[in-house]
Amino acid sequence: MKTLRKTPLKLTDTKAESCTFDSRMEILHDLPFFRNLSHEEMHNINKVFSDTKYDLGDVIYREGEKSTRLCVIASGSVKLIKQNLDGKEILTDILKQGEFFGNMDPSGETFYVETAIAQVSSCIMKINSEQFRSILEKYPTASLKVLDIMSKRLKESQERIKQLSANSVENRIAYTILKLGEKLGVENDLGLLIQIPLTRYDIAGMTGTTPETASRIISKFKEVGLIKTGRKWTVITNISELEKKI
Amino acid sequence: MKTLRKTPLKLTDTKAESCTFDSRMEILHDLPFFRNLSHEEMHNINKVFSDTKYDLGDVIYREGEKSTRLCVIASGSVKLIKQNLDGKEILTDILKQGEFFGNMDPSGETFYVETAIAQVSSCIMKINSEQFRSILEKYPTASLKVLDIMSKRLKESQERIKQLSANSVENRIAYTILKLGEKLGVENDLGLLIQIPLTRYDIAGMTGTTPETASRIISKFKEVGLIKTGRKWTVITNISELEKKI
DNA sequence: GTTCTAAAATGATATAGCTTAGTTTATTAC
DNA sequence: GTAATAAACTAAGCTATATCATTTTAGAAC
Repeated sequence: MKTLRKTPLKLTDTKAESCTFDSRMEILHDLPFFRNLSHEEMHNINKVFSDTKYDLGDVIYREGEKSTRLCVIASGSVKLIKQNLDGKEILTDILKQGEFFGNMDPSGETFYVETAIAQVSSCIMKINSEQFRSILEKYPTASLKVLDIMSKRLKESQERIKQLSANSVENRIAYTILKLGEKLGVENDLGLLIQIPLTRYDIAGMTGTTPETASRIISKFKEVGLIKTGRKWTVITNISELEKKI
Repeated sequence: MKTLRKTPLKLTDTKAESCTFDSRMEILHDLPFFRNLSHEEMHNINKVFSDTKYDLGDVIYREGEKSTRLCVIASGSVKLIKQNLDGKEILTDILKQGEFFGNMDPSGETFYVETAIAQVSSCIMKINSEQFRSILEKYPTASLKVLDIMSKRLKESQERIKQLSANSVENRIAYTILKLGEKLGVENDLGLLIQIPLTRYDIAGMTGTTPETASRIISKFKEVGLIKTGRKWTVITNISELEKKI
């Protein structure tokens, strides 16, 4: 194997960033559902949010706990996982700065349907369901936006079902890497760099296979020059060829 | 095999029912998102809906077409399917009277992500996206309800991903039959009767397997007395034991 | 009732991907 | 720099499920 060994590529230092009121303001302002609000309204909404710092691996909430809040990533990244009866982990989603998760449906008593874990040191802003609900009631366009996002997520989720029901593991892994590239990738001289700690375990959990099989297929992709990987990074070197694998 | 042969069980006659203004009114009134509106408001909303009759197998809309309307089942039942590149069909959902489908997200230009087919003769009420949007803007609680339903569907969809990623075909088929029973089942003297034309093909499409494998597993369930089936019906005779198969 | 036909069941064989176990490598801590 | 260690990789047998081919059956039409 003639993989280029030394490609650490400026690894993100996992120092937790603080959430200043101003940085929070900026994040909130970029959230789709608050985009059309005035500065003053935003300021009031900001005050309703609290924030918490989490280190790598910290659990933000656990599947099955009573779901009381909507969370927004002010900095860092978060992975959502579900656990099977026999302990197998399914990675539902990987979220980055500005994305939200947790309890999005503000009516009635519900429970978290997945576990949220900080994938790097992260700062998470939170708002409780009632407060979120009252914001939505106050700003009807905001709830249309939320609807919009939910429907997008539903689509993605159904796309994944389609993948799982009808495609081979190779297809699914190619698709998953491409999706991650699309979402988290940064262009650099080698290609599209995905710079998160993404273990074979994670990939197996996202594609419904075992780490071994994931590993094998990724090795194959590496051999034919589609991607390059190290411990905490992946580069897609040939997007168009990888797309043909779907 | 000593299956009880003659169990036609009052098959639904597939004659299309008409949608009178009054019956529509009743259906609309039961929709979660309009539940709290006054009679007069409901009356106005009803006037915005149009309706169309479909026979068994008729296509209501096709995946990829521009999505312009929200549909509500006034009578009958509808199945939603997606097609894979190699022609394999994924059955996304089976909907019954009072449920809605189509374009739920009222912002911008979108395309239907699945094909909707009448599973029996059905009457479908439709409203276009702009009209739906304006109703949602007018009644903020309505959009919270829509949000509620979307989030429920998202959960179901994620549950299915979990199933597909980590469980055996047997698990998945047991789960699917139970879910269908929950949703469409009617108690009768034999057990919980699911009275829709549900082919092995459909079940395979819902569980990500082949019709042959689905058939084999269903035969096994029949042998051990968990279910009984005929061409257009299924009865769950032993729910608790079937649940153990998940 | 008898006949007809699409759906379902079954059988035989092939294979993708899982499992288990052991080896190698990249990154971190020293 | 070197050592320690968790992640990644590899190999080989095994099993669940797919595939292809054929028979049987339920329900509809006559």
